[in-house]
Amino acid sequence: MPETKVKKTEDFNEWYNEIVELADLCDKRYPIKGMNVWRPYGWKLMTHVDQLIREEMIRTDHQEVNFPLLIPESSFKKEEEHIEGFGSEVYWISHAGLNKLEERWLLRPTSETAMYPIFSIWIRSHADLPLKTFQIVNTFRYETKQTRAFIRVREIHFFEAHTCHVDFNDAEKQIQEDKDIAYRLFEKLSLPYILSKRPEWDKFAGAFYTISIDVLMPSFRTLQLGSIHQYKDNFSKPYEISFEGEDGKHNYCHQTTYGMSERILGALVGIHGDNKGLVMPPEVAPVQVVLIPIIFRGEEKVVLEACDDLNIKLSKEGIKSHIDKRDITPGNKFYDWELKGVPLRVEIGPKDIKNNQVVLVRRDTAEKQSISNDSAVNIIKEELNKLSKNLYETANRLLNENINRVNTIDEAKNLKGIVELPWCGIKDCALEIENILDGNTLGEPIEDNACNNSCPVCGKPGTTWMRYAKSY
RNA sequence: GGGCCCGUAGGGUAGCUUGGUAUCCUUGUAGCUUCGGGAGCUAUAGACUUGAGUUCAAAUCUCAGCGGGCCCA
Repeated sequence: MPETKVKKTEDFNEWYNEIVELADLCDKRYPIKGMNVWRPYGWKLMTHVDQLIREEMIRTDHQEVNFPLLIPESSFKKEEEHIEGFGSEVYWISHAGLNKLEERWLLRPTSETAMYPIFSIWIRSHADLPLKTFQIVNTFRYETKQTRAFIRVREIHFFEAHTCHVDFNDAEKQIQEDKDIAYRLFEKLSLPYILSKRPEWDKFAGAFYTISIDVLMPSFRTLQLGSIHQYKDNFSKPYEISFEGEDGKHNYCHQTTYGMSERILGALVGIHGDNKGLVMPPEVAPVQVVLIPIIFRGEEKVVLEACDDLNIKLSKEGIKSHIDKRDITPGNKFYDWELKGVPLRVEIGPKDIKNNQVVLVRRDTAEKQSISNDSAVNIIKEELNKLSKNLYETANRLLNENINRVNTIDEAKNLKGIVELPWCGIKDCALEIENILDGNTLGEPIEDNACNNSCPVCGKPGTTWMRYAKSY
């Protein structure tokens, strides 16, 4: 069995780079650092993920919008913390044609400052609320650190939901809905994750609080896939997003945002992939079942007809199937589709036709079975579900085995992945631990975070648990 | 922010120390035979990251840019 040159378990980072190239996801040869070309297959996977997000947005009554890429400097500068947080990583446009611009424009690093001046116009009365919008666009951040396909890039394929509410409580309900969206979405992607409330010094620039969605990669580093922010009225005041209530009084909106990015694809590649290539959960796979005709001279027609039959049956059941009719040998096709991560492969040859059966192969386990033609569709459906569950369980094992709650720094030092230590609430204690463990704070667990044990740095009673990990 | 390494056809490489004709595999194209795990034969196409310097002569030596990878903070 040919496999990647670099094994996933031996050198995850190298393996990841190799897979991204081999599977035709992106082309890193574009001559600007961190700006990669989406190749057809990579883009197809990304748009499938986007579509799952869209479905969640539609289900929860969000409206899709599309704001301009360019933001005037004056709009950007209205919220002070926000500028501080993003100022050092924005791209500026200072010239247009032959003219120097009177006011500079910037490429959105995120769209608060593009949207909120307009929200201020849109929202007049309580009847306009809640306003629930989202867009899927590219954003730009001038990363100075090492870039990595899908994981750290300078042009980011980005999902952002922005909502406005009558008060804090209604915004809090939105946060709950956001958590529910995460639950449903990541289950479809077979990606187990954890939610952490970011510490004060690490929250989104301008937010009241930030909840991060992190997954654990097989390199034992965490990857932040998304964030949910409660803004309170931090942005609505400078951007003057206010409404007239039933009582005739004017109030500022309370806002939330929800952001996710192409990192989801990075996680799908990194977490589910193996030394033969990608393994895509059926919900994302553009092709869920690939049919490989095994052609012998003189028997082309029967074999292709049998493929067509099954293909039609599968389509009727809403299963995305594809017949690979390319003029290359079957073995070649096997490797190709394995690399692309297609969940199930069906082989149909003259022998099978005689026996009224087909050969079914699972991508995740490589299990091969002959199944009767009549029950093929049902078995395929079942196997797709099993595969999806198996991916989730494997990933969940990785996460659960590598998230540990301990009381001392010495214990934490010996652990890979994510550790939870008691925290007294003092910033310097957390930073000290970051230093010693050579990791970052992820934040406090959202649930079950009560802690009475003493802080391993200062010895004062802990108030919560704090998570630390090496992260991307 | 600091340091180290690298850049040769579409992909992977040899050559660089000691300057002189660029190696092999894969891929692409055309044709015939093939097809249950990367088929065979024949023909053919394709490269020294950019700029400056040293030199009779630079893929090779020096410097800078751009790009990539790694380590430390």
